[in-house]
Amino acid sequence: MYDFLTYIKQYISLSEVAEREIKKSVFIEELPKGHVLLREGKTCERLYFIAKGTVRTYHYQDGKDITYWIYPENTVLTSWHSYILRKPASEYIETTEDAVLISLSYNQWQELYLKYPKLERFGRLILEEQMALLDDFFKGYYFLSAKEKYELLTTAFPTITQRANLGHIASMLGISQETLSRIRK
Amino acid sequence: MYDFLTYIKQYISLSEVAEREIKKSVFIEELPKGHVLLREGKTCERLYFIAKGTVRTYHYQDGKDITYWIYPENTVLTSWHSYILRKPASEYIETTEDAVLISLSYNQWQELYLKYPKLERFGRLILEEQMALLDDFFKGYYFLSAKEKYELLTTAFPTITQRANLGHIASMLGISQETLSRIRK
DNA sequence: ACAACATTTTGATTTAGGTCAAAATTTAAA
DNA sequence: TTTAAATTTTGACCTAAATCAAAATGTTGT
Repeated sequence: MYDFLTYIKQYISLSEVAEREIKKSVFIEELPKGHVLLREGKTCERLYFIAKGTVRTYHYQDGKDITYWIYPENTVLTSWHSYILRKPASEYIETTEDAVLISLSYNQWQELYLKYPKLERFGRLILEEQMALLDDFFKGYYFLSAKEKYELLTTAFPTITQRANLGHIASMLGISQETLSRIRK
Repeated sequence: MYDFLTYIKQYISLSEVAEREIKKSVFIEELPKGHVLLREGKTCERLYFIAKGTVRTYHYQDGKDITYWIYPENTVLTSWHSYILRKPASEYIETTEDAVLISLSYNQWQELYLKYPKLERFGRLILEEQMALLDDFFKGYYFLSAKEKYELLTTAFPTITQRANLGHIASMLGISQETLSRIRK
């Protein structure tokens, strides 16, 4: 809980009332590894903050499990497309380690935005951060060799390559598990 | 000009004063095809709205010109990484048709955000929209065949495949121009 | 400590799409 | 218009990485 407030305060200052209301609204859950938070076809109702553990988003393509991204501690995650546009998700979200997640629902955020307009700024800033990361990471990504892709991930997000398993990392990078294993040798 | 105000009003309502200030601050430029708006190494100072024409972001990789994205009319664009983090860009931005661009600087936006906090909401919403688009488009993208990639782009962004040239589209999709030409046959 | 399962590695083979080169077409400019 | 420049197409060849298959590790629960 305190982690999440600290996280928010990195971006904006919080009034006493706002802080109290967030504390009251927040949902904290302790989950075992492998717990599925969102399934394909369901609309993602929550914006999660990872206080502990790692979480993965993935989907099935031709029967194969394809990782979309792996999120470490102290980051926020949701199925952006589904959460923002209020549409059924095409992806799954699951914990990849025992985890503690702190979350608020979409509706709670809308209410908070109206009640404490300062929070709009927080909303904007975390999106800016995500966008800056994505934007940078994927620039020219396809024209890298499998090895360069792996090296880029290791440089930009070392936590991921350290903690996630080979198959997950490989599909996230868009390469086969066998190739990644050979690269790592 | 009016296009841009209309665009903003799709997301939030504007007070008289705010509207007047935006009108006063805005920079409108009419540019010929091929005009370079941002170069690698320079920090991107502006958030652009495309009132007319198309604009392309690209960078050089092993001496080759790689398109990152192509933006049509009535969209906003900037080098997100550079603009947000205030760091030198790794990319170029250029007009790919004769264009009319409406823009405000980073600093002007910061001032506007402070003066008219309602605009924070606009900032958040356009980022949400961008994020939802990106998020959806790139999901499982690497595991598509060259043909499927092209079809996805055609479905999601028909304007791009209609108006941009082959080489630009190919590098944007991460495939060679020759392959794209064969796909299109 | 063992069984059952999940993950990673290694080897052999195949293939989609890249590269190189040159011709054909389209567009622009003088 | 005619020429020059840019863009797209076509052809022949090649390579990085996918696929298939099986062995070798590692991890988990009982």
